[in-house]
Amino acid sequence: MPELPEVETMVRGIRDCVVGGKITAVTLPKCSRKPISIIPDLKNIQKRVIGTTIDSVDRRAKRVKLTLSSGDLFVIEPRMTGLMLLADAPTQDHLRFQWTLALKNESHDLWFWDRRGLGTIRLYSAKEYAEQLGPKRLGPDALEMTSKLWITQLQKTSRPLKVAMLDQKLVAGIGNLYASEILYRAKLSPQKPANQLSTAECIRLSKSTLFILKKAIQYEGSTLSDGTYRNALNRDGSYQNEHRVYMKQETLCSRCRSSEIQRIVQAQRSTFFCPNCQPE
DNA sequence: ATTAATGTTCAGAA
DNA sequence: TTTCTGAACATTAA
Repeated sequence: MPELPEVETMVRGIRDCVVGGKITAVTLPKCSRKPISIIPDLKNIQKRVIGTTIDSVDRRAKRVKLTLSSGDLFVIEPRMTGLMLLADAPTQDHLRFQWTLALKNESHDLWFWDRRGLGTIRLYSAKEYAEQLGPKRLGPDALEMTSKLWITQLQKTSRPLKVAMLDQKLVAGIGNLYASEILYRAKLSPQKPANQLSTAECIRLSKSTLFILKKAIQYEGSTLSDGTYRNALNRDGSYQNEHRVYMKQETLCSRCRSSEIQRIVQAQRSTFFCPNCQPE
């Protein structure tokens, strides 16, 4: 489940082999699965991008963004199981999209691989990009959040804090796994109404968010037991070894050693927390 | 063999 | 307006 750290790892992993590359082909690899959502269709994409150069590779919340010399932008949304790869796909049958690039007289291939096929690829004009991924649709990036901004954003809703953290309009980039890890570090109850946090609590949330996300980027993200998330070279991340609560239900809390980690369901998603360290 | 669970986003309903 | 529900899809574990 690529969240901010996993997408950041993808971007860093492909950047050096992609920036400056001239697109010589875009193709759909052989794949017997139901096709993923690609807009516009392949023919139109080819018409617009072949011959252009990739000027930059960035992350926008949980999406990968390729900016082209024409001003158009590819936006790749991995959703659950999508990966950006330079080599070594986990399986051939789930390759969904291929960019062929010419860089320094060499040919490179960049792939989008997606087991479940919920991912999407969009080619936007600059104007469309601003409309689709602008501040109206996506809140500030989680790495840009200050405690002041947290206070402002959390005032907007009375939903439980953990549910609010997953709302990409409030803060962009946090997903189910890191929300639990951040709240554990901040010693905050996932169930507390978002607009009832004190200033001190917002400061803790702010610090923990940066700490956890930066650490997870250092460790190249979390590869779970299903092995789905991999970096650009099809290697495991290692942040899964640092998880303190995610999927740790019924194990002793590593901080207080007096309570077991609990799993509850909020908005149909699993939440993990220590009831002793994170009281209501 | 069937079913539940997994997690992100969006459309549409409450 | 705000919040909630279900669907998209593939795979694994029970």
